[in-house]
Amino acid sequence: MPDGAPKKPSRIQTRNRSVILDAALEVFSRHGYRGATLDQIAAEAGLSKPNILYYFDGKEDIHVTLLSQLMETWLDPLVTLKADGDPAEEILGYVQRKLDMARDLPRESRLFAGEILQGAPRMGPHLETDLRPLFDEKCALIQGWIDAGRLPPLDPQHLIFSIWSTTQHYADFDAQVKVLIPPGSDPHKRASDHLRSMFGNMLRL
Amino acid sequence: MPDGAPKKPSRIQTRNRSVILDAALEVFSRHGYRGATLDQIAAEAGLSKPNILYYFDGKEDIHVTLLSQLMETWLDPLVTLKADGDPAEEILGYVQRKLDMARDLPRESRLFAGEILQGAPRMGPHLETDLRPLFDEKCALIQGWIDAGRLPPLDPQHLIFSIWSTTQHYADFDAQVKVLIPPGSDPHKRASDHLRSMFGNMLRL
DNA sequence: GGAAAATTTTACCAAATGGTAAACGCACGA
DNA sequence: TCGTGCGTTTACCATTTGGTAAAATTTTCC
Repeated sequence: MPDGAPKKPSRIQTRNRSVILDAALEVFSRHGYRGATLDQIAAEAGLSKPNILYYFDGKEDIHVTLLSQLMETWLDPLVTLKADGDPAEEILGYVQRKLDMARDLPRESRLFAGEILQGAPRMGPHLETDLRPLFDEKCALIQGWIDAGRLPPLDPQHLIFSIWSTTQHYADFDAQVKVLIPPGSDPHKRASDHLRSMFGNMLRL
Repeated sequence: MPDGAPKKPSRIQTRNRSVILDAALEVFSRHGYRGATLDQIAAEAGLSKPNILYYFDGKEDIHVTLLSQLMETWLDPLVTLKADGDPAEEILGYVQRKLDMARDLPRESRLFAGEILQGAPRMGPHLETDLRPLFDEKCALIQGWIDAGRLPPLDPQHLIFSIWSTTQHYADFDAQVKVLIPPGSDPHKRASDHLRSMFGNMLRL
C-alpha cells in the first residue's frame, strides 16, 4: 500500500468518532469554540478526555472536522436549486428548505454562525473552496432567469443573503425569538407564511 | 447621604472606564465572552490588568456593563419608528437606519449577536425588560396601520425579525459577505437598494 | 486459548487565565 | 511638610484547561 495509511476504520472507531462529533456539535454550538471545553465534550459523549484525544488530534481538530463534515449538509438546499421549473417556485422552495433546516438543525446553524461571527478563523479556506463557487453558480443561474425575463430585475447576491439571514435567524437568534414570541400559534408556520409572502412578492413579475 | 454611595466619578474614572469599555467592545465582539481575556482587554486599553480590575468588579461586570449601555443605542432606531407619516416610508426608514447602524457599529452588532447566539446568558433579563415592551409596542403600531387599511396584511412580528436579520447580517456575517462579494461596486448601496426594493414591495398596498 | 493490536483509564503536567494583596507614587489640602 | 486618598504597579496565587505518558484492559485474529 502507498504512502498514506488509509486503513479502514474499525467499528468502534466509526461509532466513537461519530459519538464524539455529535457531543462536540452540542457543546460547540452552545458555547462557541473557546467557550467549549474538552471535559464538557467528553462528559456529553460519555467518554474520558484522553479517550477523546485518542480519536482526534486535539480540540481544533474536532472543530475543523465538524465544520468540514457539516458544510455539505449545510449547502445541500442551495445545491438543490435547479434550473428546472418555475424560477419563483424554485427560489421559494429554497427558502422553505432553508427554514426547515433552521428548525431541524439549529445546532449546525449556530455552529456556523459562531464561526463566521468570529471571522471564520478555522473555516476561511472552506468558504473560498466550497461556498464561493456554489454561490457564484447560483447567482449566475438567477441572473440568467432575470435576463430571460422570467424574474423581475433584482440583485441575486443580496437576494441570497436575505434568504440566508431571514431563515437562519430563527435558529441563531432563537433565544431572542422565544422571548418575543411566547409559545403557541405555531411560530414555524407563521414564519413560513411570512417569508413566502415576502419573497413571493419580490419574485412576482 | 443615604446608604448607596453615588459619589460623582472623578475625571480619571470617567475617562478610564470609557477607555476600558471601548477596548472590551473590541475584544469581546471579536472573540466572544469566553474567547476574550482580561489581558487582551488590558493591552487594547493600554492599562495593566489589575488596573482594569480597579475600575470593574471582574470580566463579567465589564461584559454586562457593555451590554446594558449598548442596549439603548441598539434600540434607538426602533424607538424612532413613529406613527407620524406614511407607514411604508416609516418602516423603510427604519430599515435604512438599521442598515446604516450595521455599517457604522459592527462591533456592537456582533457583541449582541454573540450574546444571543449563546442563549443570552448574561442578558436574559434585559431582553424581557427593555426589548420586549418596545417590540410589543411597535408591533401594535404596525398592526394598527394594517387594521386602518394603510398597510397590506402582514405579520408585524416576523416583519421586524426580517428587518433585523437582513440588516444585521451585513455586520454579523461580514467575514462571509467579504468572501462572496469582493470589494468594489459599493456593497452598502447595493444592499440598501435591495432591501428597499424587497420591503417596499411587501409594504405596498 | 493466547499473542498482538486496539482501546481505555489513571495519574500527571505546563500554560493560560481570572483574580488578589500589598506596596508604591502622587496630587493636594491643612 | 506631612498625611490622606486616589490611582497604579509588582508580585503572586488558585483554578481551569488542553494535552501527554504509560499502565491496564478489552477486542481481534490466528
